[in-house]
Amino acid sequence: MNWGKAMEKKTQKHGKSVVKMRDVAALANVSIATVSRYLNGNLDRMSADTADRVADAIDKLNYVPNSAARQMVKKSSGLVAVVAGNIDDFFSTEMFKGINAMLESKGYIGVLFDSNSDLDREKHLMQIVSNQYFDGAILQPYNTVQVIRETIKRPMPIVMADREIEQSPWPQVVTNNYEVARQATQYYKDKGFKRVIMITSSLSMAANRRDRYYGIQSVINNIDVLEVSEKSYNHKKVLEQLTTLINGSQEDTLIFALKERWLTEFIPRLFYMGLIDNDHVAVTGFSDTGTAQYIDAKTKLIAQNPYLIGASSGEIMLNMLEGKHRDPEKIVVPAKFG
Amino acid sequence: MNWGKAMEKKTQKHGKSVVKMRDVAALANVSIATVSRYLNGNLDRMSADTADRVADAIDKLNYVPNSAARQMVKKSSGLVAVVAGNIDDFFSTEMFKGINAMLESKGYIGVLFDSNSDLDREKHLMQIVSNQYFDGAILQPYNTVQVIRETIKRPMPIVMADREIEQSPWPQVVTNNYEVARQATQYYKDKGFKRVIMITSSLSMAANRRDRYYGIQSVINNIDVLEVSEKSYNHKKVLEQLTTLINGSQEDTLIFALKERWLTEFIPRLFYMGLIDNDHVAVTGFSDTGTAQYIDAKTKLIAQNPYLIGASSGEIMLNMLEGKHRDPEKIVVPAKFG
DNA sequence: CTGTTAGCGCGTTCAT
DNA sequence: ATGAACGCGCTAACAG
Repeated sequence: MNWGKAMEKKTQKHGKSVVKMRDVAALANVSIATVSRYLNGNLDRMSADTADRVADAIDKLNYVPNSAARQMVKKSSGLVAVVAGNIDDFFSTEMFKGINAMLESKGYIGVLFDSNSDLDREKHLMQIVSNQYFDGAILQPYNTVQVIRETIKRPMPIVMADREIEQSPWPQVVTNNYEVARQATQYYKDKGFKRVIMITSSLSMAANRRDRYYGIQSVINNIDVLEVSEKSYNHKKVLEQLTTLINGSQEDTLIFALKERWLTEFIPRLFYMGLIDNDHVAVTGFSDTGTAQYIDAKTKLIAQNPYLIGASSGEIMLNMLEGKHRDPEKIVVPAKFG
Repeated sequence: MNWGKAMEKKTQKHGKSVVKMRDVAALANVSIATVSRYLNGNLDRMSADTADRVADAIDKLNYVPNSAARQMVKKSSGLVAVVAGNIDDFFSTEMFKGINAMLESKGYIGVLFDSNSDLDREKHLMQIVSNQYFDGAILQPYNTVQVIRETIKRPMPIVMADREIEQSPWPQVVTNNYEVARQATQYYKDKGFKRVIMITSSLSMAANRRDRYYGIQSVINNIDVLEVSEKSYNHKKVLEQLTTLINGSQEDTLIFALKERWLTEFIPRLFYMGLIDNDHVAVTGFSDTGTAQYIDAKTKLIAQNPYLIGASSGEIMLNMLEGKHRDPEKIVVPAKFG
């Protein structure tokens, strides 16, 4: 029997490498403790010479530490899970960038999961996050507090981003949806607009959208709601509906898109068709990317600050990770109209 | 000295819970081996009764397995790292969705990292991916093969997505950038267009853009290139440049955007200004989200299929994970014009 | 400055 | 059908 290759232990499932700390130690003529110290930056606890030898050995053997083993004893992976609502949204991805900017300043790193606007999938992801070795989780969830509690069984630092929840047991970072919608609407009301056509996805889903609706309503309650399905819709039909709605009243009308996508997909055509004149018919809406601002120079929009929301969430997470326990406070990152 | 709380062992860095397999075993009156079997689905190796007792105990204690310990012995985490070029791009996020669709069918799960179009950051992320316990990595990299090799020291399955590289040691999944750009250009040439204004980010960055350029050039070589900075640019100035370029020639001109963003940000205005008539001045370009198709009914665009590219990458990864070693083949997922 | 050693929590033979 | 015991690779006392 050939024991040569057969005996070769594998440290990775894929690959031939076996090299572990003891190999490095052997080659460098030191104990594994010394190697460990070197790896963890305790260079003051060894002579420069040994350090060099260890470094050489590591390099020569192409040694890479086994993170699972390290995590098991350190009880930390340095990884923070971020579960976003839908990564196709600029809001989510930009928030993630903000989160990472903060986390990385302290050596942590965020990894992104995509719940794809699906309640069950989100729950599934939270389970995985709970089962894997993440030091914390930043959530932008659709599920309720109760479901989240039941799903994430392991005690771990949690921050809720972009979701306002009553009685949240975790800190949350949110936007002033109600206020800014109100402010924008007021601006147009002052200019004589008396009616709103609101374009939105299904209202039931997110509390955010509901807040925006209430914000508008608190100023102008003559609102026509046009619901468009996120998944699939007939572009032409929506345009017709919009046209009909616009022409259906003598009042000066404000078209209010709760999501940037509706702005970029429908509004340019309305401009082109001459239906929007900024005088009797104007447009506004939430616009995170800034793309929509180029539709027309006179259009004023609402810009959220997903990056800052992420950064704030990341900062709170860092505090929790470092044991400075914070209360489940609520931080409001205001959106801006103008 | 108070040994009460002080002696409490913690299994998580944050949280009071200590419950581990032996606790479950104790409560269920079985050995930890049995619990382990239960957890790993070896239900045929125990009586239904014991299984129930174990299940109860797990539930009662709210036990969650320590994934680090499990990974250490199983040499697998079930996690696949995806390093995307820029998650603000629909292409990247949609590709990620495609990847996950495949991976999840076999119980794996993809996690997303964002290199933010930054070479150094990408390298840093690859290091992390290499050091952490991921079963494989799907890369959409800007770095060269050599850098990647040096950075990811640990032998692990790797797939290159959306990046065409000569002599790649890893399988790759790409788009027919050259061909489809050529095809689109040909279409307009046949209609009498003799000149192209190409809008792009910096050409040097990605091979993809270069291929597109060559594709156009192979049909029409009268090309004016307008470079726009991804990070920041003056919208008004770009519009002026475009206007000047358009008016700078008597030839029928095709405006060709290498990226959807330039389509949605500049073209609607040009339409509105009457500069585009689809007759002497037409527009085309790469458009992944489909948003741009509503700019004008007559506009024909190029649609890539990031989801499918992701799915293919995921499938290849699965094969590699299951040991069916594939050659570093190249799969082409064609983009469509029309 | 450096080495020895006892765990970390779980999977897995090998017995029974 | 079930348990005892070893080992995965590394860190952190402790010892010297």
